[in-house]
Amino acid sequence: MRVTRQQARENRSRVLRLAAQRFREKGLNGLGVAELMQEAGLTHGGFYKQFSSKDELAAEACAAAIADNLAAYQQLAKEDPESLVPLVSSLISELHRNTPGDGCLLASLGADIARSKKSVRSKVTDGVRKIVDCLSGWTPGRSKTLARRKAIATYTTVVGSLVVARAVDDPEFAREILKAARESLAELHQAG
Amino acid sequence: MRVTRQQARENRSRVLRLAAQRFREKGLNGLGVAELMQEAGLTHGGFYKQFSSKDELAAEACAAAIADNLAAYQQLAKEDPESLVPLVSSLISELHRNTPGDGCLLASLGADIARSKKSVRSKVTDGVRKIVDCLSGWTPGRSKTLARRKAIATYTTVVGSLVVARAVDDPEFAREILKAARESLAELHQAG
DNA sequence: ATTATCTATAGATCTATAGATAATGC
DNA sequence: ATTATCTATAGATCTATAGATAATGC
Repeated sequence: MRVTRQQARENRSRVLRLAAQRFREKGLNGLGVAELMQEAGLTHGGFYKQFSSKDELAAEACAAAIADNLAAYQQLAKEDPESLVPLVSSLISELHRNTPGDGCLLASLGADIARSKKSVRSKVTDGVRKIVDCLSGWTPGRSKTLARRKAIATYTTVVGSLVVARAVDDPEFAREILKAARESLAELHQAG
Repeated sequence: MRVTRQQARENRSRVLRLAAQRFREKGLNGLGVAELMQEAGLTHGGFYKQFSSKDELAAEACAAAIADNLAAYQQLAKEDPESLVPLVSSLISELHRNTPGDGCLLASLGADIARSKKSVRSKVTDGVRKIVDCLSGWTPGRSKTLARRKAIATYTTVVGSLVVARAVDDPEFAREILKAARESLAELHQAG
């Protein structure tokens, strides 16, 4: 039954990454510990040797998810330092709408996080700060203040357009919403 | 025990309005039938003579909430047909951030709705359509298409800025996010 | 007679813990 | 000896239903 320390560490990180995905798909209340462990190939009881509580798991999973979001943006910033527009296009897409599990944390769990404990919220706040800083540094603008404003407007529009396009039942309407948000941001980033 | 038909109708609508508020505050999973009925001054069992299931309640409560949202926008449109900017300012505010219970449905329950049944989502889709139509009609723009794009960008930025500002732990950071979103939209609506 | 509400409870589900087991790590 | 995992279960909570009650509505 017992496994090597190495194997135990790998098991923990597998559970954590799976949680980060399933939480985004099903909500913080929609995923249970038993279901998560079963999908990870372990049993329910084993969970509590790896995590002290479901809340701790949520905090770590959200931290991991938003760190992944940030890393993806930084990667794209390297590939094309010229403009945010390609990033916006990939974020405000039907693909992203239909795959919340490895997408923007705030778009899938923002409201859940707002109702969560300090341990969750403080880690997420840190992540949002880093994302805003990243986008600001990458945004051309007459001043730092203006660049930061643009960056925040971009991020909130990304989050909001995904939330609305996912809530909506009609794929055609969802597509229209995403397209409008995308084009509006493209215009914002073309203007001074 | 039994009450008049009139009283029963009033009880039902009291439960419904309370649900519309508490769902937005606590999430669709965060509010239980027993707790809701107790707060409405009734007992748990009585719920099922008024609603066939919690899902049906959720569908009706979301429909009521988004209808209220629309009515509020229409009201403001009458008061100041000139510009969307005052609406945006009142929506992207710290007050609204701190009082989700009577605020924008999509900002508080968007992700929950995306994971809900057809009965919920189709009613919400209808509401979003009407809100977009309302905002489009009210938005000056060179063409109908452009006005509609602006309206959608405005709505999604409202939703996203509330989601992010609520998720974030630090009131100062939340304030910065709201201000940036507000100013960015003000600029959008000042430009042609 | 009908029915809105109440009391009580069934049945499902969820978090967390206790104690056993079997392999690791010293 | 330690410990990662497993089995089993406690205890809380949640949706929904059954049957009783008492007032309405005909």
